[in-house]
Amino acid sequence: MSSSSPDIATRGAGGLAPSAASGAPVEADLGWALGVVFRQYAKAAAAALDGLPGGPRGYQVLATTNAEGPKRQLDLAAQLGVDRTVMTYLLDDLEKAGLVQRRPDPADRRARLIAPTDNGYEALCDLERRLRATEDEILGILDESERASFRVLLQRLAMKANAVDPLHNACVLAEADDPAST
Amino acid sequence: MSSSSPDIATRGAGGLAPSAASGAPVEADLGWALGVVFRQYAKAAAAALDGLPGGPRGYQVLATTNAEGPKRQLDLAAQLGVDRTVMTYLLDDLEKAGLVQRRPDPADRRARLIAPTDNGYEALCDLERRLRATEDEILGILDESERASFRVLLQRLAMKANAVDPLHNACVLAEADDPAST
DNA sequence: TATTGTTATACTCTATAACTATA
DNA sequence: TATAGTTATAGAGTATAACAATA
Repeated sequence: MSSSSPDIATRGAGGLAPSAASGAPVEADLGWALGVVFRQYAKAAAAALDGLPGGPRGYQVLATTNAEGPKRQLDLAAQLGVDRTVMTYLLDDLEKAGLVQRRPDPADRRARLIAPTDNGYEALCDLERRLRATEDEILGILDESERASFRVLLQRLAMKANAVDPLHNACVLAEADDPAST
Repeated sequence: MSSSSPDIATRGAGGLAPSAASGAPVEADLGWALGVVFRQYAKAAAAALDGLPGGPRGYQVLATTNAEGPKRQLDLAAQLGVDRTVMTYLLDDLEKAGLVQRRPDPADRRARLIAPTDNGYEALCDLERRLRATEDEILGILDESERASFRVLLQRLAMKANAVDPLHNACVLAEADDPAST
């Protein structure tokens, strides 16, 4: 037993066929590639968002409240897929930085409506510019048509994934009733 | 990213989502799609690897040592992009589960060579089957030629990303000397 | 009694440093 | 002195539970 590993004759294995017990390297794996690209993007995005309280999440709060209007903390937390307690800390930091404000909800005195301040809006515009640059950097080696193809395919996969597990949503607003879940 | 497995599963810090100051639609955001698909895969993979010590990382250890032969802990850690201390804990669990074994390196009495046991090899075969099913599930809505295109494009992006930041590597064997980093 | 938001606590993962045994 | 591996400790991030105010 021990020396297990069988002959490692065949390697290479194009981009498909993840198999490994047969000797194929890990990088032929979809998961591996997905992880590498994702982490690369996450790292670049974090750098582009440096200084923003909460990093990527801070951006999400700014972008969402700006695009969809003032939102209650709980709804915002649900949309972003984070716990409400996390949202409290996140908003504390963003508010301290003068990027968002908490206003009382006229319809429910328990709730607070979150909205970006003028400074928050300006910061958002700048952040979006940086993020677009980050995307171009990631897709750098692909030519125009390839980028388009990749975006379309990825988009379709994302829409599908989102439909299966509507957790990290950003547009599902109305359909509040959704029995299917984890 | 994360339940029982960090690496791939990590939540938070990930893909951004909404966009808006300029009015661009959410679906056009690369980060959002990347994050959704990645997390979907991570979640499915974690489920497929349920019970395996270390989750995705445990799988990587098994796959890599099986495909490339016995490796020293430090080299393995560098390839997988994890700290050597993490590797110690990970191998402790995998060894306890009887999936890998630590053998003394004849060439250096300080080092230990990691290799999968027969049980580890069998487990790997089963895990790969499950991961392939997971991939098919993720790519479900794409037809054959689309899947091929997506894999190829993603692979190219991953190779590029890996070249820029050779951290989570899995194939760089010969060019062991690579001081360049962050 | 249920819900919004806050706070306090515990748990997980990771990062740093110190230690041993070899080189 | 430097390196392979181990161990211990501290930190960030997250989840859980309890609390006050309101519905």
